[in-house]
Formats: sequence, C-alpha cells, structure tokens
Amino acid sequence: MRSENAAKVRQLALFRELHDSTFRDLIETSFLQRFPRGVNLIRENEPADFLHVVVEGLVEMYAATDMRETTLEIIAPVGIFILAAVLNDQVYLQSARTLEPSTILMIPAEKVRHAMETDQAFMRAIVMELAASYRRTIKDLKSQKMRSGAERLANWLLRMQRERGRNGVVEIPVEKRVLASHLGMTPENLSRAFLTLRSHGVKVHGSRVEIERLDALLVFAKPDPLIDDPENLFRQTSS
Amino acid sequence: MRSENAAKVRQLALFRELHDSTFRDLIETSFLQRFPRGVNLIRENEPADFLHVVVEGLVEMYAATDMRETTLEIIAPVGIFILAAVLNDQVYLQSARTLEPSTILMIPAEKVRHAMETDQAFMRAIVMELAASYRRTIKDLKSQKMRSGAERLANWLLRMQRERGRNGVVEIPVEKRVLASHLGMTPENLSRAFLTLRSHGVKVHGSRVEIERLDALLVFAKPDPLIDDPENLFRQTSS
DNA sequence: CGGCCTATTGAAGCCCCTCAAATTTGGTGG
DNA sequence: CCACCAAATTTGAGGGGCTTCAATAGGCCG
Repeated sequence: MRSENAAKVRQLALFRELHDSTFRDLIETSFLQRFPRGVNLIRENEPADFLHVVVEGLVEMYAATDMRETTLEIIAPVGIFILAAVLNDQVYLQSARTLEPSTILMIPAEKVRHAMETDQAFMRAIVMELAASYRRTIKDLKSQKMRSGAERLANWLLRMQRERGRNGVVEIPVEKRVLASHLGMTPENLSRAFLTLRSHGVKVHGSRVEIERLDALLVFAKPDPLIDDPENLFRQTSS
Repeated sequence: MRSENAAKVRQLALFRELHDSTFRDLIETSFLQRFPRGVNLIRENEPADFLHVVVEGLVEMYAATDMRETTLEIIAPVGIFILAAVLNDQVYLQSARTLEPSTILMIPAEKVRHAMETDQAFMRAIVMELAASYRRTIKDLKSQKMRSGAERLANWLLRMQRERGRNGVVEIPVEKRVLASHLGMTPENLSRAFLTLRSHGVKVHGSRVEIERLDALLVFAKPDPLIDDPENLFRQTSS
C-alpha cells in the first residue's frame, strides 16, 4: 500500500490510537484494491470476511428484497463499513456497490477480531465507532418515521449546505435516484419534493442546488439536532 | 438490591463475563428504583447520567418533535437502554417512559465508563451489545423503508408467535396505540391493518390475536431473516 | 359510578407510489 | 472530440396507502 494511503487510513478515529504494531499487523495482510464504478463489493446474507475501508471513491450500502431496494448509507473517503457484522462473525445485513471508481482496503475479519483482543486502544475505538453508528442509525430511523419526504430532503440540503456548501450552492454528489432511495422515496417523488421546495427558496439545475432563501428553507425544514447530524450526510469516520 | 435481582442482572450478556469485583463496583453505587406506570425516566436531549436496566416491568423508548411522536423500541426485562449515549458522554436521542409499574436499575455513567476501561471482558461485552443494537436498528430501518404497514404488522405477529405464541395465539403486551407507533403507523391504521390481515388468516379480539392459518400469513408477510430478528420484538439482552 | 383514555369505524384528503412517455444527461466507442 | 445509445430525470395521470378529523363504543381507574 502506498504510504499516502496508509497515512489516510491511519488517521481514522478507528485506527488513530492503535499501537504501531497492531496497525502494521492489520495492514500487512490486507488488500488494497481498485474497482470500477458499479461493482458489487459485498452482498447481503453472505458471511462477513473483511472489514472494508473506502480510501477513494464512493460506496452505496443498500438492501433489496424481491421487489424493493433501498439505500441505507453512502460512504465517502475515508470511511469504513460492516464493522458490526465483522465483529460478531455474522452475515452482512447490507449489500455494497461502488458509485464511482473506488479504492477499497479490505482487512480480514479474523485480523480485526484478533487486533481487538490484543490492543485495548483498538477495542475502545471500536466501541466509539459502534456507538456512533448506532446513534446515526437511530437518527435515520427518526427522520424516516417522523418526517415527510420533502422535509427529509430539506434537512439533507441544509446539512449539505453546512458541510460542503459554497455561497448557498450545494452540489449533489450522487445520482438523484440514489439520493431518492437514501431519503426513502422514489426518483419521481424526489423531483416533486424539489418542486415543493421551490416555494421555500430552493432552485435546482441538474445536480446543482441553489439555496436562495436560507431562512425560508429553515422554517420549512425545522432542523433538529437530535435528528440531523453532520455525520448523517455521508459516512466518514475520519477527520 | 435483593440478591434475586442482582442475579438476574448478572445473567445479562453484558455483565455475565465480568470480574466479580467489576460487577460489585458497578452495582454498589447504583440505584434500584420502583416506578409506577407512565413515568418519564429520561428525556431526550438531556445528558446521559445513568445506564438503565429494566429489571421488571416494561419501558417505551420514544422520540417527539413539536407535532409528532414515535416509539423506537420497547424494552422488557431484563434489558438495558441508552448504552451508546452513556459511553460517549452525550445527550440522549430518545426519551423513556414506563408502560407498566417497573423496577429500574440505574448505574452511574461514570462507573460504566470506568469499568469498561478496567475490565476487558466488560468492554468486549459492550462491543457485542453495541454491534447487536446497531444491527437491530438497521433491521428496523429496512422494515420501515421497504414494507407497508400491514406487512410490518404481519411480520411482527409472526415473530411474536415464534417467541411467545401458544397454539397460534398471541397476546399483545402493550396498548395498541403503542404498538402502532412502534410499527410506524397511526392507531387508526393499525385497526385497518388488522382488518387487512383477516383475509390472511388472522383474527383479533382485544389484545388477543389468533393466527388461524399460519401458511396464509407467511405468504402475505414474506418474512426475511435479514429484517426479522427475534431480538426485534422487545429488547432483552439476557438469556 | 363517573370520567377519561383507548379502540374502532367512517369520511375526506393528502402524500407517495406506479405506470407511461417525453426529455435530458452521461458514458462509450469510434 | 464527437455521435450515439442507454440510462437517468422529469412530467403527467391515476390510484392506493396512510393520515387526519370526527363520532361512537368500550374499558380502566380513581
């Protein structure tokens, strides 16, 4: 692995406090692999063999039944996924596919469990990571159960604006149908939700969203710190 | 605390593998308190001061905004709640109220964090508990996003039947409006969902539900092991 | 026994989904 | 770099699921 990438991974909260030897052990037997866009990295219901780290690119976590499919999370660099399944040696609850050409670090599950047992700092980091993941998911669940589609979109835009906005302009970094699925609605309904938001100070041109009247959007969205978390945009464990 | 209760708590997966001294430390400074029905134990947005253990009774975890309220979880003996908030020293994301007269053990957050640092077996148990909580919540989220109200009810009944059913009879252990909120619908809609299920082999008399044709209900519900978990009924960490 | 809360049923309407078709976008290969 | 093709997005129409409001019946607690 190139030292530039190793440094990025090392910076993750999950790995930052590890002993050097633990980190080396983890990295040594891992694979760093580059995937094109649209590749299935894992499939739900399969045993969890690797902990995955998104080093570059963008990954969609989703679940599917016969007829329906829904996006549960979108993971940006540098973020990890399926830690929980790895720890319990269980099957994945979610599938993952690349939304962009991506570089993924795959750490054998066995190694992760072993490192957890030998390095208490690592176990502590895992506790914090899992606690954060749990809270993030609870927030998603609250959003899903208590808000309308347009409200979920409005608050997503506000979080986007705060984290990555420039002069009230937000760039949607994924296909709209993916955003729709993430927000729990159909693509058609996302279009209509944007129409609804037009009367609350929002204009859309393609993937470029302009928030013209922030105050008006805030009134409509009624953001709630117990639901809207900066971390709920894209999962990034780092910084 | 009476030894009968102490034994119950000790049996929890979260506490089972602890050193005796760690367990004693945790219990020593804790409060065992009895509450009548309908009491608010914690309120969202307040700092997490105690880890709570439901020793007897029934507790509803819920969240509320100006206009809406939703039940996120129902916790039966012996189960714990708000572990994640305690660990990060953050505010609660959920409120809790007793649905029945309940006995609650309250362990100071400070003690939990300290015990985690000194007893590795405890930290490992916390990791497993959090991983399980995370996966349970992901399942809830999938259920919410991919299923209709009647399907959620049908699968809830099937899980109930498997865990607590007797001869195809399931007793609903909470008010129907609480069940409705837990399943993500209004009380009116729950009534109608039961009507829908009548044509799939389900009969209701008050809180007593009779599953007359299990095969028919299964066809309608299409249960999925990646969504329907025995643990998703009521949260019980024990056994 | 009275009063309040819960549960059910009906009516009306909104939100969201499905289906369909037109239009735009973006990726691919020449 | 351009043209083409497939896919994504938008818009319209129709319908179903769910909510809201309202009224009634039933049950529990003080």
